[in-house]
Amino acid sequence: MIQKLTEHDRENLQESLATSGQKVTPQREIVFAVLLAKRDHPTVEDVFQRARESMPGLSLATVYNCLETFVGCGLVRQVNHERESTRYCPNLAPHAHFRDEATGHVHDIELPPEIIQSLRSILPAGFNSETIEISFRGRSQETSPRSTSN
Amino acid sequence: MIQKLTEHDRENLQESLATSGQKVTPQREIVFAVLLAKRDHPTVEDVFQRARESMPGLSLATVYNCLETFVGCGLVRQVNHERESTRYCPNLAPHAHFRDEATGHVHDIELPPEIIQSLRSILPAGFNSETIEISFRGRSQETSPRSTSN
DNA sequence: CTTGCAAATTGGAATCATTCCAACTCATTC
DNA sequence: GAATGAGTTGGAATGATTCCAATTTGCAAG
Repeated sequence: MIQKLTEHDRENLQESLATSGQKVTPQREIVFAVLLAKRDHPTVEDVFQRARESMPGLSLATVYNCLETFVGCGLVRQVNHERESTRYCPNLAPHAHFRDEATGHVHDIELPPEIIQSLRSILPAGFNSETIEISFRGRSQETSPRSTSN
Repeated sequence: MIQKLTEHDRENLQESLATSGQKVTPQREIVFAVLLAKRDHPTVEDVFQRARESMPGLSLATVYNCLETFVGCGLVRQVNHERESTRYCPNLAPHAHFRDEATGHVHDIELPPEIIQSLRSILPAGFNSETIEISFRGRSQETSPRSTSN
């Protein structure tokens, strides 16, 4: 069962939504709380399942709507890994993803600013990128079971 | 209409397939030729359309099969850009992609080895990555119309 | 040559994620 | 308390991809 949002998170939600002229709703609160509760890059379906535990009437369409809204107002980022359903994570710090092919788990990898700098610098003149997405795939020896981090 | 494969490309195809115990077929030749002919990161559907011009009976399923085979034997790489159908390109040199949000075009961006090095170096111990995928998205001032490069 | 076999191809059905849409709810405003 | 509009809902529609069973093909062996 999902925790209620903390004061702080709720404010964050409220403000981010407000800047694009939107309101906090119970559904949005829950979906957001789900994202914050377990940062394992859930699929839409995952979010749907988890959110339903707290709000059985919630519809899949609404989950899609909420997530789209969140992405729109910068609360959440979309992550795509080939062949699979779109994943979302609320980690807004610049980071790469590592997809463990053995387990299917996705880990966040911190991205030092220098790297981002140097990546930007390889773009030819005239190319302005707002977004950089980096994903690794391979295997990790998950000795300690800190499966997905953030 | 698609050119026949050059001697060299055909050999390349034949050898790559051979290493995974597979054969050259007319369909595979055409699909491969299509990829080489216009390196604009075509979707499966694109490839299908283009290949059909030379081989009207070709089926979509076969195009999927061929592409999967090619990816499997390292002839071709898969590129994914959020929300869209999987794209393929035959550029095997390490490179990033730049997706122009205005035009939808995808450009290859060369990746200097140092960058790849430094990227690998940010992976925590125990993470071994076979593949790194980097994509930028943004806008480019395509003054000269060199739309998609490779 | 024929026969037989395995690999490849084919078309259509099935699946899965996502989007669309029209009806409904609910809070707010006049 | 009627009108408005944003948000939600369920189900239908779409689109990419996969699956599958039925051929076809290319060879290899007789």
